[in-house]
Amino acid sequence: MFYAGGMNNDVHAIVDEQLRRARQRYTGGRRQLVQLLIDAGRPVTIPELQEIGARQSQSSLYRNLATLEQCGAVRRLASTDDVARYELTEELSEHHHHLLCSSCGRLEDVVLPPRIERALAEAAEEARRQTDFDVDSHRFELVGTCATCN
Amino acid sequence: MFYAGGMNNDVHAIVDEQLRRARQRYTGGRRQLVQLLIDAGRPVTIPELQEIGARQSQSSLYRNLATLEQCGAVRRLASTDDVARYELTEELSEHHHHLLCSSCGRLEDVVLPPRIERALAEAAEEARRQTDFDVDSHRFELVGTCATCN
DNA sequence: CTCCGTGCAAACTTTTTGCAACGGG
DNA sequence: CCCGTTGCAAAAAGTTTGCACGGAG
Repeated sequence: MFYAGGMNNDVHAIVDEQLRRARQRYTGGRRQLVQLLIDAGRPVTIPELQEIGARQSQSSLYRNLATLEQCGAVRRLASTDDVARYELTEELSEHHHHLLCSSCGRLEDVVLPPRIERALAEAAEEARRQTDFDVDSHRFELVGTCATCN
Repeated sequence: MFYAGGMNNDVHAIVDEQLRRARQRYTGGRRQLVQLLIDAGRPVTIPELQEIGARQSQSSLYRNLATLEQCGAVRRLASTDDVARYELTEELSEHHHHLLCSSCGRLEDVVLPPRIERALAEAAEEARRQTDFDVDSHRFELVGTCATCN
């Protein structure tokens, strides 16, 4: 099965290219970070990255994630707890939205059927007309309680 | 024109009742805070509250906002910068969504027409079926660039 | 040889907390 | 009086930065 940018084998090649464009290197640490983000399948925190085996100092984690964010490979998210979470950009993953646990701040990915995505896009278009913001994307979040906090 | 809970005159009375239920007092500082949130008309940060005339110490701002959050009068939001923003809950304001400036983290309120709200509710219902999260609400955010950052 | 990337420790920002004083009911 | 509330200062939590070393090109 194919979907744009979703095949793990390709992800590293794309990130390599993205970094190259920004005149930066795809080091071992950065590669491992990208692999951990692929494996996680949801936005993860710095402590979580350390738990699942990131073998680099905390400052390198911050710096590498910032670098990957600047080159367009990673997106940084703020949740309800004040711990940043990181995920691959949609260029490297599948278009998705998030479930947010209002108790612990955990985020999970959710993929919606095309019919719903069309409705959301339509809603965004309507909303854009009502504002002087220069709107370029939208986010849809489901807020609730995760399995752990339940 | 009437809409549930939206009349400023009533807001203070409702907050008073909410605090009373939580066995806490509606002090002058808290009342001023609620009035500032009404006037702001969008989620504001602690520094912004100080700029617009909140006359209490920073620690009291944090504590009073936490108290108001616990009793259901205020909602705390995380944005892209790592500064918390506060707004009145929808019980005290109008149902709305947010515009998010990806450059500075500023949030603005936006009210969508009922037709769009129905589509969003439908999308949320569909999404809820796809997860083990106990979903109880949804958020729709328009991401873009605000007038100042433009 | 030259930089970029790294680890460590210190600095910085935002938020929380301890403590003593204040004040309304 | 009693106990919730406040201000101040210190502490805590998360993130960023300075610096010196090491390794890749």
